[in-house]
Amino acid sequence: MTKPGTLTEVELEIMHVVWGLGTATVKQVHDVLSARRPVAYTTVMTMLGLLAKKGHLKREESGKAFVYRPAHTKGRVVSKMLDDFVSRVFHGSARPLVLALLKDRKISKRDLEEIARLAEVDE
Amino acid sequence: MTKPGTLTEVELEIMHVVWGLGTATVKQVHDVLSARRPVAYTTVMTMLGLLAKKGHLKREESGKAFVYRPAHTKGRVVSKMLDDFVSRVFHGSARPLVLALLKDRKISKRDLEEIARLAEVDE
DNA sequence: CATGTAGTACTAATTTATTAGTATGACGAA
DNA sequence: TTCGTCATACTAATAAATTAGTACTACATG
Repeated sequence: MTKPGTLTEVELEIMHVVWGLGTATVKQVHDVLSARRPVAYTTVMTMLGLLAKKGHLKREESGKAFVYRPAHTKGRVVSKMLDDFVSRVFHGSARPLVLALLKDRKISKRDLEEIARLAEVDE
Repeated sequence: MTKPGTLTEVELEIMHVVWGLGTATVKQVHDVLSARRPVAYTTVMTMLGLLAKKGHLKREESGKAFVYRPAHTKGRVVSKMLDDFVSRVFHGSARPLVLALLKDRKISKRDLEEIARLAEVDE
């Protein structure tokens, strides 16, 4: 198991699918995933079970199959991962990160201005 | 081995040390690292060797011991990791990332404005 | 010269992550 | 009722990442 809160690559991939669907069965997730790359049904099952065990998904019995739903919002999990990333890669400072995004043209001056404008409200 | 370009947690930790020192021997890295947490000398050696094999470090013989130096700048590697992170976690869009930073108070409106101002030059 | 320190190469143990197999059951349709 | 599909639990194989041991050499110094 990983340290709580952070998701590994495949775990995250699957969480994104479940967040997208809102609620999902193994079959549904498998359908989405196998459209992208070959993956066994049981592999998906294992991962969903693991994510449930780790507390990232809640599972409810519904008819024959289990239905999984996210235990936390995408925003919350993504925030946590971002936080983690900023401390690991940028020693905790977000500024150089944003500077890097700008430098690499991942974001524009205008985007930044626009985002800054959104901050007005709660300052 | 990991996919080229991206560094695992421990690899990154060690790269940060080497970037900090500019150039480093196993002993130097071990000294820095073991001040933080217990780690065997040979573990550090293995990691430096691995990073050299992966192309992240260049090693030169200098007297008795090897001297390692980064093969790429921190900026370049960090950019690559950021790029990777943005695609894995944010499906490639940097905007929601910056929004999340703002929301979580990792960065302020003023920071953003200031960074946007820096972009003037090359627009 | 014996001993400790610093170094290497090579190997291996351990842990974590990923992928998937096997055995089994329920159920609808031919 | 038999076959295929969808489902589960349990188990296991494989791969990737992390940590460290063992054996050995060179060298300074008491």
